[in-house]
Amino acid sequence: MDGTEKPYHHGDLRAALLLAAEEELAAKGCDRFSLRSVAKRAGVSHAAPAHHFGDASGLMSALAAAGFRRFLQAQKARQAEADAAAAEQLVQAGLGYIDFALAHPAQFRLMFENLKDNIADPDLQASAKAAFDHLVDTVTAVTGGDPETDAHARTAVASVWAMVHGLANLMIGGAPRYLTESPEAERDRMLRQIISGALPARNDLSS
Amino acid sequence: MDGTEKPYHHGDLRAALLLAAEEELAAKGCDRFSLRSVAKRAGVSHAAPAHHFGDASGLMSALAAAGFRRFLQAQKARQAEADAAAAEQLVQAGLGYIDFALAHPAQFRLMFENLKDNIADPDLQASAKAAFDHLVDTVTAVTGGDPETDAHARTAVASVWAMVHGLANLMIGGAPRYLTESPEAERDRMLRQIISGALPARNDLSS
DNA sequence: GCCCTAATCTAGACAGTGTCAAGCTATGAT
DNA sequence: ATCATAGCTTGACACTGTCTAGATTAGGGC
Repeated sequence: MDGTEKPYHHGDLRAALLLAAEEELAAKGCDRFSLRSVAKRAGVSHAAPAHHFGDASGLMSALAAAGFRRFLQAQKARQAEADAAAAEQLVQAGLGYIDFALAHPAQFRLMFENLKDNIADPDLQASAKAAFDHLVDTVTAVTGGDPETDAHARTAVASVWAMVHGLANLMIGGAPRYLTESPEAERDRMLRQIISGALPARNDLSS
Repeated sequence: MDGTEKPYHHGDLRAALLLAAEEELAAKGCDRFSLRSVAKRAGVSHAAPAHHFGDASGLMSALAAAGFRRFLQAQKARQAEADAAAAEQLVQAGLGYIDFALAHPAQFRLMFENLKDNIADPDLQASAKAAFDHLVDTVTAVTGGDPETDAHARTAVASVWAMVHGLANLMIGGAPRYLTESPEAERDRMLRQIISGALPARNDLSS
């Protein structure tokens, strides 16, 4: 009766579980992630998550969906405090893309790896599409053209996306010491140069 | 006594386990991979793998090491049956890079994700370094310069690697339908254009 | 007010997992 | 021929995700 005893009903367990799951993911990584451990973090029984997320992959989907929203935020945050020129906005979006991957590597991986299986979740589908659409818009603001109909615009989107996604993956994968071991100033300069160079020249199409 | 009874000692269980593990990985993916299931595939008891690979991550390391060797082979295979010009060789190596990722997506992921943890395995370290060195050589054959000392060469390596790695990851991740849903002819043309456009122009450095 | 349906959470059980310890079997050197 | 050693099996343990049944509470209709 001291008032600190926890009630039978949590109140907002769904949000608490998502938070706990995020911690678990960051702490143990994607493979050693444990549903029971998440429940323990949230202070509930091991079967509690099932009621809110169905099964483990349901929780993963929700985590990935939340990830895509913050992912988009990270890009917009960089863009907001930069020059409004379309080319610069594109570079900043790319840097935000990488920011998120470095800050939440496990969640980043989760978002793109299990995307195929969990595409059933409409919330995940929507938040992933929002992030993708933003990328398309940012690219076409520079190149012009509609990716649906224009092959050059389509190539430009694929090119920029692949470059930024590759940089992000390599930097969290630990493969290239060129990128991670350089002093920060040179690293950023290199990233900016690489990203801005990813757009294919218009006349390349004729080849 | 019909001669088909299996002997107590397998003969070359290590190789058989690696083969079984490869099948398991391709069939169930990286997350649902089971050590006991691998042992069952090879027709041995569940504790047999431990004697050859220590624990599960030891088997993973060996699988990743074997993957890097075939990964390098895939690149060289493309290069062997193409024009010898340095730029063309680079494009072909990139296409081989992607070939491997598409043919063995789970193994490809395994190779780059758990690379940091399992870097202790000297065999894995060596085979990964061999693949990386080949990439560096192929790039510098076009750009010239030594990545260790020349910033431009370093940027070129990072740029091409990130682009090809990003393409491979996106194509097996299912994210961009631009790349996977295009007709094969256009897809290849797009890939060639994107990869060959990844090299930064020399004068970009001055900016 | 009160009751009752539905939502929320717990507790227990089950098969399956990785890893460890102990024992059985074959091999090769002496 | 013997014996240490490598190769493999068996059994156990703690842990995992998921299913079931039951306990607890919230909220709406009377």
